[in-house]
Amino acid sequence: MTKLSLKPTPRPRSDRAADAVVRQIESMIVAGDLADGGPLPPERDLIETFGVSRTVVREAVATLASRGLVESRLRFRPVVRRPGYDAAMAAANGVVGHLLEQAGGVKNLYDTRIFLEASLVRQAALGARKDDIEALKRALDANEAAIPNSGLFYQTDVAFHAVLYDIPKNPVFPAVHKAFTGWLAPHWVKMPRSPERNRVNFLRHADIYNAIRDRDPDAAEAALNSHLHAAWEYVRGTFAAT
Amino acid sequence: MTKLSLKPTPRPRSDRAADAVVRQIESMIVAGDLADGGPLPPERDLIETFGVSRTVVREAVATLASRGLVESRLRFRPVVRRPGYDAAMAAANGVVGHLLEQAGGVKNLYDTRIFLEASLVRQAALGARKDDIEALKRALDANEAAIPNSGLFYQTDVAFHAVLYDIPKNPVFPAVHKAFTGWLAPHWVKMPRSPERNRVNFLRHADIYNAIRDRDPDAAEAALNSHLHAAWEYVRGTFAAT
DNA sequence: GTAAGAAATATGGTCAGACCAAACCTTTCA
DNA sequence: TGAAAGGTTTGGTCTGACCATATTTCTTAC
Repeated sequence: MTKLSLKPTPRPRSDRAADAVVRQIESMIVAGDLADGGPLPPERDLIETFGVSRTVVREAVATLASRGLVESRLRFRPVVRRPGYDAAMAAANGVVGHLLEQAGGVKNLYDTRIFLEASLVRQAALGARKDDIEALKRALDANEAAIPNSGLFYQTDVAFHAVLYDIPKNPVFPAVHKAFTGWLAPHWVKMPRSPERNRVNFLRHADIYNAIRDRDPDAAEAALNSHLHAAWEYVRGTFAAT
Repeated sequence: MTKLSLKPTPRPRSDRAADAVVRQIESMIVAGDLADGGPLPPERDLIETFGVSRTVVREAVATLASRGLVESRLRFRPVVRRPGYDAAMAAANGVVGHLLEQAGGVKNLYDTRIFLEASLVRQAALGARKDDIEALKRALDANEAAIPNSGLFYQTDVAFHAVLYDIPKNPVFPAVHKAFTGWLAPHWVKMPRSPERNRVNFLRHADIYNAIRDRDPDAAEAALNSHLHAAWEYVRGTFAAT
């Protein structure tokens, strides 16, 4: 006679116990049972709710955090975060940090940004709406006004480029922009700055704006490429070899 | 008299103990002390090495895994993975899964892909090297040969597009392609397929190839947009509302 | 009555030791 | 020699405890 183990097999096969908890909490978050921005229940409560040990609960919460569904500060109740495109990009922060330290890492990322942004301005020249162009103009004016103040200029610089990412009305792009600026900022801030440099950069921004307003995709793309490649020359000085 | 606690405070303030372990293991990986593809030391060994409890070690390993520096299968020793661009994209898998379930999520991702790939073919038409074009031709031929077999056709379809992402010689692009195909595949496979449809898709691929070979960026971009937008019409049928 | 300060409690972080089941290694035997 | 049997390692889970800080409650002094 074959021996069949008929034990209830508490948690038999392929899953980690934490995965089940993760799934349940996930669905509670997306269903709205756990309010966005509100605290997660205390670990001890979750133990009761799901009938597992604290070990498992803590592992589940850690997983949730790594997926961006929850934001946990040291010794504070984790905060529930409805998943968004920003969170998706932020999830890559850890690895990208290492990538940036590899030879050519920064250049790969920056080239990708140039590539993307060049396409963005081309499409903007072809299809930007009036209010997009107005928003770009406002950002440009703010950029000009900030020329004497390098710190403020950097902010308006980023804001100007951000408008470009808003034009396609696809939430993926602003998230990508946010991620890129975050990743590249450490190198960017080391770049030497001065009102004269700021003025040059402002003029490049104006070139881009004018080309978009004039519906000239080739000029827009050329202006952006010229602008960002020139900036690269200033940034590359902040590296050691290669 | 004010009471100041002068205890040595074993692990004083702001860090999780696991973070220190994470940092040390990270540097061991990038320094090559832990061979890429090899197993991580057993948890019990790491306990001794770092002088912390198993709780902390396990949390550290989980963090490493979420950052893509380590790959852990259930009940197997974690495998060390030197960080790469693929890992960076894979880190976003969890959140993107939720994004795809939101209304318009798939479309946002797919539109991003179209946008990127259109720019890719435009640039390819302008600057692809001879061997790039040859590789594209080979992928196209394989695609044609697979027309009768829908399963194989899908593979050669993906491979053809993959060549496009290789052309800029920037490792970010292949990683992005891999991520996109992974995220969109679940919907893609539900798309109805047939040799007739395959033939139409092959002809679109041929259009793209011809335009690139003929150095006609506008035609290349138009062909790709037409191809992918048409595909979208077939895919959208696999959704409920919106 | 109220606001500053003190005590009590709640909660996340860490630790220690134990048990299980599956993976891994060693030995044995046909 | 090769496959089965047994023991050992190792990841996954549990329990229960302790610490330090965050939060809440309760005094207390003005």
